[in-house]
Amino acid sequence: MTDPIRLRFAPSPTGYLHIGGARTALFNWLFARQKGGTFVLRMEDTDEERNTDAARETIFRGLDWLGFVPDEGPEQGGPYGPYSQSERQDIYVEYGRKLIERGAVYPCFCSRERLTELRESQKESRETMRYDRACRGIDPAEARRRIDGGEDHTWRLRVPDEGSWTIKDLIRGEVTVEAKDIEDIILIRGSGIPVYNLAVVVDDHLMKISHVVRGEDHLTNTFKQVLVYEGFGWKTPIFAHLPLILGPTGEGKLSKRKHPEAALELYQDKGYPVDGLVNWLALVGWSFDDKTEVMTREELIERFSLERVNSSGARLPMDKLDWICGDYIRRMTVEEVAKQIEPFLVKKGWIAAEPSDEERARIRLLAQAEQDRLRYFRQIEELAAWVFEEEGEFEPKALKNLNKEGARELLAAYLPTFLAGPFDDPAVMEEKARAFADQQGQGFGKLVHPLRAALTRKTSGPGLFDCARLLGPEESKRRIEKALQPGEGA
RNA sequence: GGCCCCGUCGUCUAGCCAGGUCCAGGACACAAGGUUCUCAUCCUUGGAACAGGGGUUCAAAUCCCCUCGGGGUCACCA
Repeated sequence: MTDPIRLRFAPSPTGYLHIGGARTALFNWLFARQKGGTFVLRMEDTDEERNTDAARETIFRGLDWLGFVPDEGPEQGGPYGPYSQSERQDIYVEYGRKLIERGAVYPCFCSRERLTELRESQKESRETMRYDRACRGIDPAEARRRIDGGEDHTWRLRVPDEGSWTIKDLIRGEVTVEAKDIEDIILIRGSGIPVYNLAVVVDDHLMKISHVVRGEDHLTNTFKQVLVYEGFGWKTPIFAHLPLILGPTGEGKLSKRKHPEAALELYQDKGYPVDGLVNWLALVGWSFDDKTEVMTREELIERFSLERVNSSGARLPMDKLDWICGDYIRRMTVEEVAKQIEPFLVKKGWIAAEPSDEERARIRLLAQAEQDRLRYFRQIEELAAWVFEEEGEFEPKALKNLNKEGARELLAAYLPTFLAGPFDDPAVMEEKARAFADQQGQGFGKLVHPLRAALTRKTSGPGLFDCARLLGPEESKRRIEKALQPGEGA
């Protein structure tokens, strides 16, 4: 009988949800779903200085958006709660006491000042920076006396003098560290409140976490925690340390401070289709095989494996995000695209918050027209400005097309044919336009380029007669007549 | 600096554990061409990498060692 599979994502609510955190959550979630296990969310919010309710909320909502809804967590509760560390202090104190009883920790009376000095001098003499274990040799009876006398003290992990520890990391294989390279870290503060490395172990154990999947930045912590597990006499979970996501130039890890793309909010705001984003994120540090890249969530769940996560850090391939999301958008129905672009159009004030039927029809046409140009939905703001803004700057190249020799004359001659429509059938309009150009002995391009300039002020965009349909007969007419005036747009 | 991790096209990666089928595959990006009223889509084609050096071996991207490079971590923070 094997233990149930239980994964956890344990962010600190110190800011927005980091994209690397989102990927950690994704891998945890994927693994849990695949194994029919449980996905737990635990807030590591014991640092009052840095934690905010807003950040907490951002994490909840970010996870919702991504669709990684926890089975157990602060919002959904569960049998091993509470799920916020700030509400578990009593538990940590209780377990800290157990560690003292078991003799796994020893009291340290060193002042912060002495510790600081120690570090400085070690730094100067370029020694390994580590606690010198000065208090480790204090006679227990004397220690007892000093504690009873009210002397300030912390409790440190008693790291064995000899030996080494090896963890079997699912991603990295075996990683070994020698006893001499592990510090006697403080586990219980002067205040009596245990520190992170104790809390995590207690939580993971009490919450029956089977696999700890987290960033590589925790790899060195892991050994300290392994010793804490030993101190309690508990079995360790299985570990897997994910490669870090690096900054755009590969220098250092992606940080919230320096890189806007570190924030999940950026992606939400730009309106990337969430399934595309998830697909892309899964591909940063993991691959299924040598060619498959586009996968649904179900396929991701089915195919994911920690063994295939690679161990080297990676930068975010932003071009690939655009490409993969463009692909997702292209495969959506027009209705879905329309639904997704609507909020952006409303925000721009281009359509009413409660669009009329006419407006809805127009949104749908727009969605249809721009679908294969979109890579994220907010892009509709730049792509569709020409539709909703009656006046605006001409693209220089568009203006040139309009000012070409004979362009305005041809346009003027064509206007009656154009106005005859039918505006609801671009194919027919095009046919008629071609016939007209033929009749005039002109190439189709001679007509089409100035017309596009007049209608859209641009040189690129949807099919010209789709543009005309989008604008409608009246607005189209107005724009052409305006463009016909010499010097217009100059 | 100590310890730990990592090092394949510009980027994300496959291949490495179980050496030969790899003069290294895919994708994105880029370039060229085709389709087209433009852009985008779509199709075709192209350039582009095993960090370096030693070994082991008939044979090394794959195994071993060294060097170099990058990253992480060294708080009474999490």
